Amino acid sequence: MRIATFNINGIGARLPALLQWLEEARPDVACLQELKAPQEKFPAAAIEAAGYGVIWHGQKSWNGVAILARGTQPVEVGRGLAGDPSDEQSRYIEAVVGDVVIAGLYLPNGNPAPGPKFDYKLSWMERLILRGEQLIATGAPVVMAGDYNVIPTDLDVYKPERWVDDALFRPETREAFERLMAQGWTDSLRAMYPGEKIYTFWDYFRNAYGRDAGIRIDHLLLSPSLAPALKAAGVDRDVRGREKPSDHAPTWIELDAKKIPKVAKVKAKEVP
DNA sequence: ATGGCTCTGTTCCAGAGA
Repeated sequence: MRIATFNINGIGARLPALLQWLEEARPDVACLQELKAPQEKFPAAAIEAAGYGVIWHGQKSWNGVAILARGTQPVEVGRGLAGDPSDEQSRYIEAVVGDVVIAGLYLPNGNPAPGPKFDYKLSWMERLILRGEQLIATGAPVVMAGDYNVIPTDLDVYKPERWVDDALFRPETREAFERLMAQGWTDSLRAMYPGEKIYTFWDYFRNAYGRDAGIRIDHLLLSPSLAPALKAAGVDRDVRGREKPSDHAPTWIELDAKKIPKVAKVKAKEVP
């Protein structure tokens, strides 16, 4: 089972790029971020024609998240994070696909920091940490995937010293991410490639992609019950080098279907 | 330290992204 996350940076401008990548990579599940499209302008018909069931949470101009599932309809669990009824930004959506719970997220950027946007980022992370705890407590196999806007370590950025004051790399941001990880999540790409330089984002400026001046901010976190199923992981870097690309590249994992726990079985065991 | 690039809205620029 192949699960991917891709910050598409505007699904209107990049639908052809998305469809081409879907056809080539054929992920079973794809989490999309930064749709930048209102709910009614999401190109559901084109995505369904490509063979994918889809749920999405749009918003005018900004943000927006979706979950695509090849050959099946994702069963929505919910959208938005609890804890702030005044939050109207579309950044979180959750669904069940097959035996796996998929949480798709677009964590706030938070720049400039300090400031209200950074405060919003940190409070959003606290709400995500609460949801993470709940998800792990269910014992279900969960993938929490998306654009985290978090550079976890020095290894994940081409020039750490230039990012120390950035909201993606500030100590408060990394500390909150570490507390999330401490719940028991596995950082898939880092688990598969310890010590290696892997980037998922290259900005549009100064030929960042050509110079490989990137950062790793798109993550697929696995719950403890799912971590043993991790078989492979990667970044479709070449997508970033195409015409009119997103500034992110698709990032993916491959799970061994035989090692994905069946929640129903777990429950059956609990009942004598 | 700044600016560099790309997109959206209803545009002849401003704001956001990271």
